[in-house]
Amino acid sequence: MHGCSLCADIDEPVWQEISRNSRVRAFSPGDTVTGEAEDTIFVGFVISGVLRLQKTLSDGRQQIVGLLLPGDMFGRIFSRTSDVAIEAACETRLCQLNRATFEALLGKYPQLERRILRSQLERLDEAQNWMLLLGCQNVMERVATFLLLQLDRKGPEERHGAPGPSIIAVPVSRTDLAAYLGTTVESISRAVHELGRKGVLRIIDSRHFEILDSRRLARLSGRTEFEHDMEQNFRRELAA
Amino acid sequence: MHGCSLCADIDEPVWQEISRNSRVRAFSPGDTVTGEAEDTIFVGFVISGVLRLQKTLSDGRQQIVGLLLPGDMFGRIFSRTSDVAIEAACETRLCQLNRATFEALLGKYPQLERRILRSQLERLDEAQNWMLLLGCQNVMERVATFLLLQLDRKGPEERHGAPGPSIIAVPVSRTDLAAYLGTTVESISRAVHELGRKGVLRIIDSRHFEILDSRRLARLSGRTEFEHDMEQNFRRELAA
DNA sequence: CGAGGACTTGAGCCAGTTCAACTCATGTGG
DNA sequence: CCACATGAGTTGAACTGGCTCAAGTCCTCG
Repeated sequence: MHGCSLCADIDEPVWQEISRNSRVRAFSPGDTVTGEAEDTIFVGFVISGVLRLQKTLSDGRQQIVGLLLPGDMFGRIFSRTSDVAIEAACETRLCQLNRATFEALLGKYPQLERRILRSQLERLDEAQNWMLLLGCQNVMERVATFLLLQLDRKGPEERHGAPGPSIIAVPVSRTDLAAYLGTTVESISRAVHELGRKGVLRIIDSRHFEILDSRRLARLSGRTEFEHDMEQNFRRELAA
Repeated sequence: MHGCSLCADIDEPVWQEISRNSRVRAFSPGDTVTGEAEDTIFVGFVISGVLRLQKTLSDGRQQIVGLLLPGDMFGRIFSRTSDVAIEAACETRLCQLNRATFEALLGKYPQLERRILRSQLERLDEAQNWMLLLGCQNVMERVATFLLLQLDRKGPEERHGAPGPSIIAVPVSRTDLAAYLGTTVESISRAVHELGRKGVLRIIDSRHFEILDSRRLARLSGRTEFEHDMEQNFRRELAA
């Protein structure tokens, strides 16, 4: 769903009409784009940077329910409030347009509405995936799953060619990662360093890792899907 | 989103065309409607009973990522597989139709597609809500949140009239509830009986509770939204 | 160079899981 | 109609993964 998912696949005239009605805005780390329980006036797309979608309990505990990367859409359409706060996780540039304007465009271009429906369906899949992670997996499995998802994200292009050095760039701080994985910075730190000790990965710095043994990582994740994937990759490498 | 959400709001001719292409099928508790990672051939609506959407880890741990009640739609459109299994949680009757047929109807009736988009957006909201529950809340808070959601579900009709006796019917077994709340049957049992001891609710039987103190329950849930709601209800009762 | 923030590491503690025993309701077959 | 098996739910007791708290290190920036 990432990598300019929405921009692609949309006809030029539609895209131009979106551009005409939008403006680019910049946000610094921690800036609020939309507050929780606040009216959604704008929708838009991430140009560069990372947005975090988060929800808060009455005593301040927070859960990140999604990270938006360049190309992803943000903002709740057809509803005034969505009960998620949107904040910049780093220096971020957005293309923003009026919600009502965008909803009107949806009615005008069925192709656009179809595209939005598809992307929402993918978001729901991701959310359900994350429920499995939060509800069933222990910290090590959560970290392993997250790393494999990051690997998958840059995957498609590189996967077809040589496997090459699998270097992961974590797009957010440890604090945000903890809120995303439903755990603490300390537990994540311990898990990552244990993976380093075991030789599953090499720690370049706190935000960059080189995956040395993706099969082992897949087994540690407890996720059937990754275990199958990595097994296939392994066979392919052996054959080559 | 429940209570024949999709059936309502759809024009008669569209509804007739759906009916013409669908058939009713019955499932017994534990029956599989669609397996995990299995091709989605059918989509449809729940007529009566309860469906559970669940995901499984390689060692068998399961998370229920959604419960579908009468009126809810099931089946992943625009994608062959969705990686969630759909099973009957009790005696359940479905109205089922071919996925391709339904997708064709979506193109033919923009009104229907709009309706589906809206319902998917609501599902995503629910999913994000559940991520907060699974990621941040302790067992007592999860149980309280679940009970309040059940109360809300039957709420709208009764809320406007007299508050009346607030009796909750839990639609699933303890085992399913545990898999939904990301905990164990034992922990749920302890939480419910503690609520009974505290006088927050009266246990009628293991699936029926009468809520005696919804304000207290709201405070125990840690959810700002419920705390506000219940506070308002309380004031309204005092005024009356 | 000093302050502050991000990350790591260690140690103790506790919520919730696990395991096991029990109750209770339901259904089945002799 | 009763004996018995079966499954769902409850309760108790022990164990433990991960949280909390505290003390570091390291890096960045004014």
